[in-house]
Amino acid sequence: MNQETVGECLGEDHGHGAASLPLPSSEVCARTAAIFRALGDERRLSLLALLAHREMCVSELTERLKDNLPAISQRLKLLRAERIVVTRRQGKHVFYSLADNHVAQLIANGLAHGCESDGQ
Amino acid sequence: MNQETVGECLGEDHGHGAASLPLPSSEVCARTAAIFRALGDERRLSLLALLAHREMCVSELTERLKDNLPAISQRLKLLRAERIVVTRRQGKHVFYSLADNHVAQLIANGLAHGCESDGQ
DNA sequence: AAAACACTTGACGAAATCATCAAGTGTTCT
DNA sequence: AGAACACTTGATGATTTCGTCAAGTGTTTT
Repeated sequence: MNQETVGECLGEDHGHGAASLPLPSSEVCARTAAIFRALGDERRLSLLALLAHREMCVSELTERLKDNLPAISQRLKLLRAERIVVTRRQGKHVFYSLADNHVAQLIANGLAHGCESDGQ
Repeated sequence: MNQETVGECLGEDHGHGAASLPLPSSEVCARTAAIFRALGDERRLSLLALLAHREMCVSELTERLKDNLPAISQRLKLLRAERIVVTRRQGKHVFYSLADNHVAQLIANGLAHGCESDGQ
């Protein structure tokens, strides 16, 4: 992403009167907050950390995370509703993967920060 | 024909010899999720979008967001607890700013994604 | 010292979120 | 067609989170 895009999202004032600091539209804030909220759960994040490696079906995720399948499926449902993951059916299996590399980037950055600020 | 699919998905021994993919430690996941959770609220995010411009005291934030002061203060308290913002007292005023560039980057990236995926 | 200003905090009810489980759907195998 | 597999969904109760307001703290002004 380039700096201009970020600036527009922050609502930077490209004009010349400096008094008001514009906010992103409330739609953008709401959408962004919804994404962050979806990422803001330890178990969903573990799920996403696995999917950051490669696509996986629900059974494999269930087994790797040692949890029960409906629980995993519910979390995936929420992530799908927020368009953070996408699905692909192949035979009996449903494969999940991260929706795009922007999402992947967001998760990677978050985890990197989580690493650094851990234990402080 | 279909054995192949199952084999690729779960491995032939169905989890007793599957290669382990690295997961972040649960501490890192928990810390990261806590950060995302803190960012995952529209009003807190508006607050942070303003602080992305420059540091501000509570009164100014309150005025710009047209909300009541205790409400703003409570949100800032949560953000401070997660070390997403830091404070600096100057006379009667308490100035808030983003804790570091990494946090700023995270917010900017999130908003950029929120921009792109908005309205879809 | 007292008043005024700029916040911060504690507490409590309201609202949103989450895990769990039974029941349902879609696909493949026999 | 029926059974088995791989999920998905709806409902419900428990937990967590949030907004609100009264009361408290720290700083400056008078």
